[in-house]
Amino acid sequence: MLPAYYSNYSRFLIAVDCIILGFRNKELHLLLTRRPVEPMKNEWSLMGGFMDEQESLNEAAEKILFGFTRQKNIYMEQVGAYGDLHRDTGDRVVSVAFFGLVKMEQFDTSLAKEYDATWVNINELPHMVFDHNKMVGDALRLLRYKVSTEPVIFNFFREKFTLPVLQELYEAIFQMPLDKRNFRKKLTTMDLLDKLEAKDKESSKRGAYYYTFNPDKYALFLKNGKRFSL
Amino acid sequence: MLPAYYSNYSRFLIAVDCIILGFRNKELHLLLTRRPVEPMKNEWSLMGGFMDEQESLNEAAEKILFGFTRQKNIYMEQVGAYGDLHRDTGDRVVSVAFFGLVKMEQFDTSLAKEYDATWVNINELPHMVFDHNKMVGDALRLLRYKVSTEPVIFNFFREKFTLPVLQELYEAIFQMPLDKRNFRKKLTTMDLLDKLEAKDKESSKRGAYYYTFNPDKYALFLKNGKRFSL
DNA sequence: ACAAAAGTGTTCACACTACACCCATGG
DNA sequence: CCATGGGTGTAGTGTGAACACTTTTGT
Repeated sequence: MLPAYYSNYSRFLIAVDCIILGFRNKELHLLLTRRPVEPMKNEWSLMGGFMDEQESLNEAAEKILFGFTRQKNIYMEQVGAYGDLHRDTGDRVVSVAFFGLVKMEQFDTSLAKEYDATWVNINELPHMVFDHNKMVGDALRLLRYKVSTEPVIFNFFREKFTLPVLQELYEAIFQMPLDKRNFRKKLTTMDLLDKLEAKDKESSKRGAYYYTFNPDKYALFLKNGKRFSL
Repeated sequence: MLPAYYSNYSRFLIAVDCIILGFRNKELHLLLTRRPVEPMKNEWSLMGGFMDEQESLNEAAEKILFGFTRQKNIYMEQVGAYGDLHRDTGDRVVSVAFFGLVKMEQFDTSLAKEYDATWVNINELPHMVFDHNKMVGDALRLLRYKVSTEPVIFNFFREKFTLPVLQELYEAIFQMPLDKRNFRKKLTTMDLLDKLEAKDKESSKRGAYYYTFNPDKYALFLKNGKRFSL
């Protein structure tokens, strides 16, 4: 028994496109696929799909991310809606873009074959279908903004992490080298991390201390009127 | 002759909701209306409408803005898409929010009666239908970000403006007083404005010089690796 | 012992903040 | 002549940037 008011208007296909960024070895990569259908069949494309009646936009995005990477509870953020008239040359489609950041290690290579998916270095992006290049540009800008104004980067590391790797991730996101001492000074003066006794001995002989993000400290930090910035 | 691929998926109503901010007398206001239909009939609501087959998202937003304020070529920005399952209690609707900033002086009061529209002070916002309060919060955050990192505020003044009024607009947007000398120093050191000979004699006896934003200076500014910040 | 990555302080330049008085004009 | 808003400079403080050496340990 829906109000009649709604029934006079057009309805649209809504796609969700996911900008899945992967990090490994100091490098950022983007997960791309070959578009499986016409038009533009076999051209490079983001991971996408159509929204379903029974799911919210966020749920649709999580569904797609999980389908391709088998990762859940990943930090994702909406980039925006793309609604130009002829952006999809196949039919009128409004697309909502999301981005997420995952560990490339956990990307199953058997999935890669199934979906014809490939990690492409963020500096060597090819031409993609429709307005997908614009979406990626918008997503990177948003990621840089978010990461430098909110402590969202710690969501990437499920728990503990080392400062050298944290710095490498920042450097990959901003595509610029950072000074080690300045980087660490900022973090220590904000005082949001807990230093663990354990060390990561895999990437160096000496070993780097593990840290964890402390949400309680962050709550206090905010209550004191301070604002995260990196 | 559309590809069959598209035909298997659900289609949705897409609404566009406009956060129309108005500035006058050092105060920011939001244009609100009484929702004309069930459900939630007569509750406070943003200016909204459904997207049409023949228009892009941006065009739909401009259409709504123009309909209510008779102003065109206004700086507008997309806030984002809102797609929770039951956000609109009448039917499944995905809504895309936009905001724009206009001069309240140019809002025709006859339109106000026709649409039951009212300017409400930004500090005294009522409860609105659905997720409209969230949209407004998101829009204000975005406005503050945009205005402090890009020279978009000059779009508000169609041409010339005085520094006192510019400062008042900033203060209204950020809801905080700014130091007059520091504010002007920042502007003069960036060197993006041209000082005109004419003065605005309406708001004071002495009169304030008019300025204009100079896009060429801004292009140079960017080429020198500088970044706008206020 | 040496290679390879982890960790640690200080200085300098610049940007941001706070702050008070004179100016021009209309009434 | 006075009330009202417009316009101007400086000193102090804090933040961001540049920079090099020692430590640890596995091989």
